Amino acid sequence: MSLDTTDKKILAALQRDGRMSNAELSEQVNLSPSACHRRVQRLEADGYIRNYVALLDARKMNVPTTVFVEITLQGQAEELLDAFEKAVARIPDVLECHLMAGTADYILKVVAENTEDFARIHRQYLSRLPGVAQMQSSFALRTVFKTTALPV
Amino acid sequence: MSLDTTDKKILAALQRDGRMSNAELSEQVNLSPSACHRRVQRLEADGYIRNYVALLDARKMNVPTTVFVEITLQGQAEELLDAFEKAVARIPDVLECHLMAGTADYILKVVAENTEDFARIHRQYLSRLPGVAQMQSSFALRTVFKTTALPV
DNA sequence: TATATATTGCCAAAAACTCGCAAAGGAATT
DNA sequence: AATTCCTTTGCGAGTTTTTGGCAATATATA
Repeated sequence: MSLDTTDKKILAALQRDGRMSNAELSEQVNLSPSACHRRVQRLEADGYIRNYVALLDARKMNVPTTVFVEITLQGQAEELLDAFEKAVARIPDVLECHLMAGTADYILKVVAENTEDFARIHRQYLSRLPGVAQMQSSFALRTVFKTTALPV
Repeated sequence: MSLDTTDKKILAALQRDGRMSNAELSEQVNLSPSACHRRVQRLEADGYIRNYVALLDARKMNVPTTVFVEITLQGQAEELLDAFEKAVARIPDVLECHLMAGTADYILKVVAENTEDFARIHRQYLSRLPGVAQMQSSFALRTVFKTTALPV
């Protein structure tokens, strides 16, 4: 049920390169290809590896701007939260939505082409979200770094 | 230099499943395997696809807690920012670091096992970051959703 | 020590990748 | 409208990779 050193090496390697061939991976972790393959299958089946994805370049894809949006709702009724969350989930420019501690606050991570494009997103989507009492947007000038790799 | 409909379908598919076989991908976008493969190679070479990674389950990996940390530095001198950024980049629990507009603020996205573990991270790393004037941590109660897929 | 379980390495079949090459499709020019 | 040029496509073959069975080894438990 828990992860030994080899498992952690495998997870670290696949977090760096999810398309590494099993042959190369097995070399990096000092296992035969088949043994390594069985471990990867187990890590997938047990849910440690959720999925594999391609990460795109935000600049190339014309969404170099990240905006963090803090939202306060009008109340904490469960239906209010549900309605809000369902509506937020439909906005393609919103990459993350976190329910925050303290007052009923959400933080959204939004990507946009530029400030003007964010104005469109705001007008088209954010301003129409149900139950919102307050909304404050903070623009990122520059993403210093960003990784999807969890510490192992 | 720009992306046609087929390119966008490929990128959308690979953002969902980065290990999809080229054969299956080619079916989804109505191309022959070889033509599809050439397009993927071009998208990689042109930098649209940055890399492929495995996404791990944060709960399974024992880091279910996300914390957003807002940091104000003591000044805006370039050396100050550089030193800060270099030091932050070495902390494995920090997944993202954004330089924010307005006053010289940073936002960090940190993952931890729980609040106690965050206390360790704070003590061990965050409190030792150079040039920090102020630091405010906000805990996420729940991640409503999270995706790495940029809008295409 | 003896037994049971899990993990490993080897091997072969099946699947997938990768490249060269000729044909098809579009755009621009005459 | 025809020709030329350039890009993209589909086909096919050689190579690589994946995948599962099987016996042997290693690990854990009693």
